[in-house]
Amino acid sequence: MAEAGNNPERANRILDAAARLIVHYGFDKTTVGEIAAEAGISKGAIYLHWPSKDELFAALLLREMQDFSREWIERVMADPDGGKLGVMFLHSLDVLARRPLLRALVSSDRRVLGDFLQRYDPSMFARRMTLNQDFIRLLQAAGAVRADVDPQTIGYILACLRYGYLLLPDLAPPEHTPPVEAIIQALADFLERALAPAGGGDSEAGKQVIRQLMAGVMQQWEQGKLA
Amino acid sequence: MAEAGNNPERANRILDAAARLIVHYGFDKTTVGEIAAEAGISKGAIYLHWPSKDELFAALLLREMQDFSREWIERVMADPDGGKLGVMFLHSLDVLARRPLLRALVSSDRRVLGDFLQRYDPSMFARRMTLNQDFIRLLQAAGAVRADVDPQTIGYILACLRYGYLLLPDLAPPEHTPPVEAIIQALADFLERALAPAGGGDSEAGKQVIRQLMAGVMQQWEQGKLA
DNA sequence: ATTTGACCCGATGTGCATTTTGGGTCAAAC
DNA sequence: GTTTGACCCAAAATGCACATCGGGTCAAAT
Repeated sequence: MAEAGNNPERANRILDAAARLIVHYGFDKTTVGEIAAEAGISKGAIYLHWPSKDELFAALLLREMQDFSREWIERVMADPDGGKLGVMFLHSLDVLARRPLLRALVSSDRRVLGDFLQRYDPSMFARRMTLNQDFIRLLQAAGAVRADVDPQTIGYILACLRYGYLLLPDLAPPEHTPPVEAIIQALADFLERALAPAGGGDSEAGKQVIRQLMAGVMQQWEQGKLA
Repeated sequence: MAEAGNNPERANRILDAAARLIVHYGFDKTTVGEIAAEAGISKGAIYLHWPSKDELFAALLLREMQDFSREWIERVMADPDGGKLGVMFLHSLDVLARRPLLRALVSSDRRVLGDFLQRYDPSMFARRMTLNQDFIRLLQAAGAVRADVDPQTIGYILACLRYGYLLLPDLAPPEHTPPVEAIIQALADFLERALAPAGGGDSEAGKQVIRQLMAGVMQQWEQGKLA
C-alpha cells in the first residue's frame, strides 16, 4: 500500500480515463501513457496507485462491478415489483447493457479485454454460472420463483438469454432490433409468466434475497476472492 | 450444367467430405485438394461438379438447410404437441445444435465460415430475423401464440435464446452445463408458459403453419433467392 | 514528500526479398 | 467420355534485418 498514491479521487479519475480508452481501443491497444495523458497526469503517477497495468485493470473491474451491484440493488429496491425474478432480471440486464465495459466483460469480448481475462481469472465464467444458480435457489426458498424448476437448468437458460441479449446488437441489423424498452418489457413479462409461482409470489421476500446475496458477494469482491 | 459431373451420389460424397473438413478446420483453411483427398477422388473431379470452391460451399449450405428443414418438419409432425411454439422451437434448436456446420452458420462463426458469408450473402442475418417475425405472426393468426405479444420483440427474444444457446457451450465449463435434454425440456416449458394463448392453443393449426411456411421457404431456397 | 519524464530493454511491428500455398486449367492417361 | 495430376500464377506465408513501441524504473525537478 503506497503512501503517496493514497488519493482515491485521483485514482477514480485515472480509472475513468482507462475505462473510456479500453472500451474504445481494447485492453491491449490502450497504453499506460495514453491513460496518463487522458487523465491529465504523467505516466509515473499511475505507478503510485497500482504496481502494474494489470492491477490497474483489476481495480477497474472491481469498481465496475461494485457500481453495477449498487445501481442494480437501488433500482430493484425502488421498484414495487422489484422482488419478482422477471423484473429483477430486466433491471440487471438494463444496467449491464448500459455499462459498455461490464457488458464486454460479461460477454467475454476478447477485443475489449485482450488476453487479460485469461491471465487474470479463467474461472470467471464458471463463478458467474454458480452465482446464477445459487440466486435462483434462494429465490425459490423465498417463494419468488416456482419450486418445480431445476435451478441449474433455469440458470443456464437465463445465461443464454443474457448472453444473446448482450451480443445480438453487434450482429443484428438495427432495423430488425426493437427498442430496448420493448425488449426489456417483453422479457420481464416473459420470465414472469414462465417462472413466477402460482399467485405471483412475494416481492418483498425476493428483495430480501437480493439484499443478502449482494451483500455477501460484495464482501467477497472486496477481499479479492471473486473476479 | 456439366454433363460429366452429373453424379448426385458422388456430389454428396464430396459435400460430406467438405463438411467434415470445414467444421474441423474452417472454410478458409480447407483446400480443394484436401476435400478431394478426403472424398477419395482427384482435385480436377471437384470442378466437374461445381465451377468454384464458393459454388461447392453454396451447394453444401443449400443441402444443409434442406436437410434441416426436412428433419425439423418430420419431428414436429411426429410430435402430438408439435404445433405448439415451445415444442416447435425446441425441435428446431435440437436439430440445429446437432448439425455442427449449420450451428456455426446460424451463430455466424467466423472461424468456420471464414469470409465466405460476407462475400456470399451479408444480408443473411436480416433475412433470418424477418423469417422469425413472419413465423410468429402466422402462428398468432392460427391461434397457436398469444395475440397480445409483439412479433418483432418476441422474434428478437427468441433470437437471443437461440444465439445464446448455440454459443454458450463453447464458453461455459461443461460442469455447469445441464444435459441437453434438460435444457430443451425446460425451454419448451418456458416458452409454452410465456407464449401460449389461454387454453393452450390449437396444435394442429400450428403444424399447418409450419408446413406452409417451410414449403415456401424451401421453394425459395431452390430458386437461390435465400441463402 | 510528490511528481515527472527521460531512459531501459524485451517484445512487437515494418519493409522487403524469397518461398510456399492453393484455386483453377487442360493436355495426357485411362 | 471420364478422370487425373502436373502445371500456372496471383496471393499469402515466411524469414530477416531493422525500427518502434510500451510496460516499468528511478534520478532529478518541483
